[in-house]
Amino acid sequence: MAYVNALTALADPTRRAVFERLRRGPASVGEVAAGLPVSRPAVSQHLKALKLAGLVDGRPDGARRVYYIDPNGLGELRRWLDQFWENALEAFKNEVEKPKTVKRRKNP
Amino acid sequence: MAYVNALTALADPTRRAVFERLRRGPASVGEVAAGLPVSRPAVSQHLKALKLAGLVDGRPDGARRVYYIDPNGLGELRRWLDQFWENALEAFKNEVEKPKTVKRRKNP
DNA sequence: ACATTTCGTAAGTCATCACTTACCGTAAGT
DNA sequence: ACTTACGGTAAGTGATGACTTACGAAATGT
Repeated sequence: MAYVNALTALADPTRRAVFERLRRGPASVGEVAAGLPVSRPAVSQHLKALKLAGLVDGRPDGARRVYYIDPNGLGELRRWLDQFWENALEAFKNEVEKPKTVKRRKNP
Repeated sequence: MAYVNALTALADPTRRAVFERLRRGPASVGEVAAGLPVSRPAVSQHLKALKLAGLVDGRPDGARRVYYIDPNGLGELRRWLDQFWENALEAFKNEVEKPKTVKRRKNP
């Protein structure tokens, strides 16, 4: 069920920007906030949501706190998506292969 | 950039329910709405968003309209996620392999 | 031609949530 | 001990968006 959190977390543009910033390596809250047009508390709240979704994790570094990407949440999301993917491909094939076979109402 | 639409589309619970309903095969708007606790227009609006994201498509069937899952949007989302995945794994390895190598402030 | 079914859109309402400022706790430097 | 730097949380505000009802358009059946 955690893929739901990951999905909703990554839906927000700012939160996605935070996540993509961390993709270039670990960073502190202030460092992340410095590259974004929002305040530092906003970033802190976003990181909390991302952590809850298993998308990031953080370790203390003195008074600072360094965050980095956690593959767990990403993995769950990937599995959910893959499971969907196979199903969708097969269903789509059935759809495009017989577009004329759909039930007609009159003049059969 | 279409993965953004797919992400925001799948973030909503009801819209995800619509999408997962279509996973069990094509269905009309009314059929989808019958299995959900929301009105038919709501489902129609959700299908519009899903279509815009490339996640579903629809074909007319008389007065009805049958919707089915479109792999395109799902594929874009998958690619974006995969591209993230490799990066995240490597970065995470670097993180957990040297947790003691982080810069200490005093008493080095 | 008329009634019925099915769907999409418009307009309005309500809740959710992203953001801000203010404040407090904690860690390190002097 | 005091000051400075860094983060997390609380409280309040504004905007986005998900839902409803009402209406109109298009296709089928009698």
